[in-house]
Amino acid sequence: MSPPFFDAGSAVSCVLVRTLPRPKERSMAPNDDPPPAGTEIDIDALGGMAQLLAARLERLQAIRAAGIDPYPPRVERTHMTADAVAAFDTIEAAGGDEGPAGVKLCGRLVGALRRMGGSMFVHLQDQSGTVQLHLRRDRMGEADFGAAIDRLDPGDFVQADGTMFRTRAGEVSLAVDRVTMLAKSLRPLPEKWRGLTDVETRLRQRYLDMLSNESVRQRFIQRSLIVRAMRTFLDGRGFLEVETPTLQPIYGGGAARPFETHYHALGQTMYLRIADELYLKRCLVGGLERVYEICKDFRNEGIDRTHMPEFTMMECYWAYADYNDVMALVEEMVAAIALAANGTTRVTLPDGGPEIELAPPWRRWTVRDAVQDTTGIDIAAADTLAALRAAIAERGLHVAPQPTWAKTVDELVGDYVEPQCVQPTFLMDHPVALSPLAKRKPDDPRWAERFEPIVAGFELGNSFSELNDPIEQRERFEEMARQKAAGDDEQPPIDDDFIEALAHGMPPTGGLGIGVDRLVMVLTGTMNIREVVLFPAMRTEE
RNA sequence: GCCGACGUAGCUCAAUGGUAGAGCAGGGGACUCUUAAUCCCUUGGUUGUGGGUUCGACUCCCUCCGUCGGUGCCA
Repeated sequence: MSPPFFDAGSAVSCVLVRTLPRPKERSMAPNDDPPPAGTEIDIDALGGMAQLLAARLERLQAIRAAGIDPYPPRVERTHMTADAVAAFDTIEAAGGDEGPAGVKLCGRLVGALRRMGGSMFVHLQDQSGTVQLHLRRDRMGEADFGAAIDRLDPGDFVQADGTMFRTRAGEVSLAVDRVTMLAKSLRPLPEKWRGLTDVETRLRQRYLDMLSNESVRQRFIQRSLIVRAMRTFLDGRGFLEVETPTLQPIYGGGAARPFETHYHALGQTMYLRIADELYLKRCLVGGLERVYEICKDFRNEGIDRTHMPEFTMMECYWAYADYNDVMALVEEMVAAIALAANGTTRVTLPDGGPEIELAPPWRRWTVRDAVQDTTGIDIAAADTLAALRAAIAERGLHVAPQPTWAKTVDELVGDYVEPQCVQPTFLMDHPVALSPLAKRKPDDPRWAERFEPIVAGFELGNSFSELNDPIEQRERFEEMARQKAAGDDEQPPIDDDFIEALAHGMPPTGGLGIGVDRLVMVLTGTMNIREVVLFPAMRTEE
């Protein structure tokens, strides 16, 4: 780290001087005490980060000394870089070789300042892309050109005014008449060629990752397009976006350990939501027929390639629909989002991964068939824990021992079925014991009307024909409470208030939860969830 | 939680027990079509932290911190 007095601010009050030739000894040893205002700091005697900062501070002071505000409040911009290039292309196609004139671009200087005597090339980056700037002494005039050369650093935000043209090397560029400093950058940017690769720095300082790695910035733009397309799709289907509490007195709607916090005004412990399900269903009781919410859920559990304790969930509830309707909705929604965000329903996974086709229809595979197909076990026949364990042993399968038949089925699904679901699949009709909020199938009460959309081997979400029988719901909750008492600390407490809501009557409803981060992973071909989250949680550095 | 790897200049990386280096960035100079510009000169280090072994530690050992990978957990 740099000496503290160079952490922008205090050093500005010091006088930067140069004393070439340099003295042998360092005149400013690193020191915790900032120097008093007016202290002379010999730039040529500094090393490391302090040297890099001092060089930029010196230029900042030169700008101020010339009476120019290095952080002006207003700018003028006529074009994004991409639009300026397009405008030139149009003129060129019509036979012109220059223009438009009067272009004013705003953005950050990136890459090297390539100076050759009386001219300089440098690229300016804005959100739409980059354009090369060409500064020439004979075009700008001695004074302005000299000032630009003396004051600019890579990383500075500037406004560049001029005329578009094509260089002899063939690059569409801006012949600059004037450069205005918009925001002086005081710290060096990551290396221009290889960019920033250190994973820890990329995550802790994502802004550096985004500004130096184009594909990262594009991925987060893509994420925004995906979420917007999801809203557009749901809005178009008549769903109403609502907001439910993040801080809840009783967490529910899933099986997970919650984050706890204290709500001072109410003087009680609250939990960060693990799902919004139970509140959204209350909305249906209240007469809203199609609702959705896109929000952060929090589950106090492990982090890996597909799990983040703080993640984004889309849940929607559709009155008078069932899980078959919701399956159709998911197929159409994901394909529509892919088209809107990517322009295609095909996605190629990285590292030689498969190409995935997201267009409907998706495979429908019952849990019973899936387990039968992948392991040869018929879970409808092996319908007790002992029988299922025997069938597993008989086939020599290695499955982590589970306390119940249902959890053993779940284990089989995770180990043998999900890896087979690379192309989009609706894994459906789960054991009722794994689905406490789902309706039973009318023709076979062992299974629930539930499905999980699975793509690239991992769950994108979860859906069911929502259980709206308050008496059965209470029984299911009580069964969960027994499991909790038996040591399953992921089971939520009974939510009596929710049961009371159901008891007033909730229409038949199809419900859905989609892990937005995972959908973004699939649609951007990203195999690690932290790469689709802007600022993933990191342990505080000491 | 467990196992393994990693942490060196602003960035990307070398240096396997014997004086911590390179490229880029930075500083000075030359250069009016470059784009990893080029050429000459050049500054820059508490090797993550704390301890230990040794005549001598970036290197070997231990502690701690952080990150990654695997694994466990995660409707």
